[in-house]
Amino acid sequence: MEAYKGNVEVESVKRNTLSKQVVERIVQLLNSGQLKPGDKLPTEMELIHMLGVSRPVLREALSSLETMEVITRKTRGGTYFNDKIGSKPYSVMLSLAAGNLPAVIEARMALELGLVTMAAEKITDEQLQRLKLTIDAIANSVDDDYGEIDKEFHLIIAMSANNPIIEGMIDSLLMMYDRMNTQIKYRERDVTVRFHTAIYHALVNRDPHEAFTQMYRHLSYARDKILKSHELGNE
Amino acid sequence: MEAYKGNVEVESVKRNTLSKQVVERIVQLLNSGQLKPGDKLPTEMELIHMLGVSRPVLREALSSLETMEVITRKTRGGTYFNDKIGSKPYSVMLSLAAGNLPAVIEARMALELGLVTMAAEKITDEQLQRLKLTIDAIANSVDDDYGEIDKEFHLIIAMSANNPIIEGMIDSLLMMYDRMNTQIKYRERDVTVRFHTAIYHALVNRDPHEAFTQMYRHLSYARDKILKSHELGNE
DNA sequence: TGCCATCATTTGTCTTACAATATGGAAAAC
DNA sequence: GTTTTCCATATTGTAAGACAAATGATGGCA
Repeated sequence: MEAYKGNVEVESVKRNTLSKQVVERIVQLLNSGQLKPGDKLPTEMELIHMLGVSRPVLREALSSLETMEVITRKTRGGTYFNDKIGSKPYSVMLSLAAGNLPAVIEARMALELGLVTMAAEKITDEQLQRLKLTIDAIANSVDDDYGEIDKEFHLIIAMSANNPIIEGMIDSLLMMYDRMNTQIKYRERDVTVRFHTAIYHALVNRDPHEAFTQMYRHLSYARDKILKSHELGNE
Repeated sequence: MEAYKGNVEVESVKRNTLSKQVVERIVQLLNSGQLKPGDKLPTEMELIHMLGVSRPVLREALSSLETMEVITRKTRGGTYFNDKIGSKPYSVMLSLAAGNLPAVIEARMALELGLVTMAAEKITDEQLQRLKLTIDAIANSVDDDYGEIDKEFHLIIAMSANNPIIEGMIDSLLMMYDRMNTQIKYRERDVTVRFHTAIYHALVNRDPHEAFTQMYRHLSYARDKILKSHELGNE
């Protein structure tokens, strides 16, 4: 019998399903360095015996890992750890934030601000050239339906930071972003071109501070515009 | 018979396991707005009939979603969509990047640069106060083992951006970061305190640019130091 | 030697069964 | 009438076994 404590520590009940434990164990193979990305995992039967669980349990675990794009399974071919982090899992998780436009916008903003800074350090001449092309394309577009090219501009910058961890994040975020943003269609071509050009020049000069500053201007402007129109739409 | 096309579109072989399709369908409930975070899902039996799949298949799908912390299942209680995005899935995915220290460092850097900018717009006085405490704690620490407090400083800033989407990311990244960084122990207290103080003052003034600039200084410095020592360790 | 068919291995799916657990309601006690 | 206790039951958790599908490997045949 234990003395009553005013602050009952409810000791977060670990909901320890077997399959979750199995996931942990398999991930541990990576973290401990026993296996590396690209390596082949034991077959299901072997894992069953190694871990002492039934096949459904193991398969639930493997299925989870596959959905998170940590492993890839091929019938007859076996199971392998993937080489790079995927982007779909982010999309799935982001679904919980669908409907929370401000959060999506700010997340995108935060990520891009960091990415453009890193990009200024690492962007290649070829990527700069592609950036220039998107700017010209927007400037010369006849209608105001340049949403895809706009996204392309931002994606090039994100990818030029060349970081496998963040690529998936920004990809999903941009996707979610303009899925929520499709209704808002009044674009301002001249403004966009000016912002993009300024960012482009900063990147040409490999100037992280300037790149950040210009991107901050651009995204703040866009954010405020969208949020205002969003609030209006809600009342 | 189709004419040969120079560019063979190999049409990304959709590895369409049933459970993956089920995951898509359930996520669609969120994206289409039919259900919202916090809502209860149909029971397994109902889903089985609705989707026309067997129970193991459905359970593999639900297990995946649970591992991604999109849903929570309680025995006898049913299945619910979670309210916020979790952080464990990020940790699991990051395992693929274990061993890639530079990528982890840069990802962290990119994320924090964006976050400190947003934080400058939104940080509360209470959070500023807690920041100050960590700085004092480091300044007054007797040994050089202030790693936890250091992390606390950065976590407070990250959380003050107050964005549910990014919180999980930065949390996992910082965790992975200092799991890989435990071996490197020579810290420079004075330098750390100077950097942190500068960032703190920028935040007090709610100056996004200055906050970014100081954080960029801080993280660049730390990155270069770690990477140099890391390269040395590898040869 | 090279092509093709067959085989065997591995993952994919289904059925059935039983265990564990917590909820909600019924029954009992106050 | 209200509260507590307890149990039936619905729901998720685990297991075993069987068959289907796909594909890499092997060996036979031309």
